[in-house]
Amino acid sequence: MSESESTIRTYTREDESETSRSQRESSTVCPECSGQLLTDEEHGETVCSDCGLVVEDDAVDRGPEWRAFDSAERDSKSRVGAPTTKMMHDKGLSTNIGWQNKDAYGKSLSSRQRQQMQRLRTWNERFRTRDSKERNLKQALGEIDRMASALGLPKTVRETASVIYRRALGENLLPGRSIEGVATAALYAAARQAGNPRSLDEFTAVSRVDKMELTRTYRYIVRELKLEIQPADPESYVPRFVSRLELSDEVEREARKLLRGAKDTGLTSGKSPVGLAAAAVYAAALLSNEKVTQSQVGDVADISEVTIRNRYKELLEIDHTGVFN
DNA sequence: ATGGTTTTTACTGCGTC
DNA sequence: GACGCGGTAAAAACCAT
Repeated sequence: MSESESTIRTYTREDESETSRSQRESSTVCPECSGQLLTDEEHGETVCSDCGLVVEDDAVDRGPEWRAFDSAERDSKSRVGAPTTKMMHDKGLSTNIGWQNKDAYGKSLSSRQRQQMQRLRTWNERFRTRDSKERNLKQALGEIDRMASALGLPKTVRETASVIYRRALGENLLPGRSIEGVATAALYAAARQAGNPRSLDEFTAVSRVDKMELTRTYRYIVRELKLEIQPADPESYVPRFVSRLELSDEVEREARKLLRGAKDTGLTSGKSPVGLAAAAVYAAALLSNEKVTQSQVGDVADISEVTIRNRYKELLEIDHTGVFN
């Protein structure tokens, strides 16, 4: 219910701290007006400081993080280990202690030795399961990072996602679920919690899990971890749609206004936030005399034209009959 | 599992360029 | 004739019970 975000966003936040990023060839100049580009960490956007153009840069660097200038150097820097097997959770890299109390020659062990072996087993098991969680976490965090950068989600979201994942891991929610699935669900939850949501479709585009598993896993961890996540605010989708359709700030403002009006009237409940946002953008473009087709909007929002039609009709009705803005 | 609600799919007619 | 838009009916998806 916080309606406090009444001011139009200004993209002027300076953020020079990102020096560790590999800047191999990223252009830092706006393609429109050749102004300086800035990284808006909070909203996960790269934005021009002059004209406000949002440049969505989905590029992910998949190359090695080191550089080599000759083959000798490449050999010394490349890190490749012994072949591993995927059959074991730890890829066969850990110690195994047999259960039989025999030594290497098949002779039975003395009781003193047996006790000793038992203790070793216990401790080995403890370390190994801790290791497996560590590996699990490492892999999941890698996935979270990969998806977050593909979706242009800011660092803060990745951090909350990893916190959520750690909690899921800690509460043993993983068995029976894929790492990838839980990682995706955690990131989805984090994005929504941060008020920077991406639609399920956007997630399934970059995740290896399908929509059904994602929603199922998401519901599960939300319930088990008692996460409190309010329905996504339609307004949070507006900037990205506007940007992708190359519409003006004027349209963005208008769309937000329409959505607020709709929210006051209460007729937004039960409707998909993405659909509302898409319809608002379309209606706003209409009001501002900027041309977009319903199918274009539907495309970037992953929403059918019919839904846009229905929603935007309602939105405009409210605008006429409702209170003056 | 079921029923109610919302969204999508598919199809149609109309006007315009 | 292709395109954008509006409408409709039926199917599908979603959600709470």
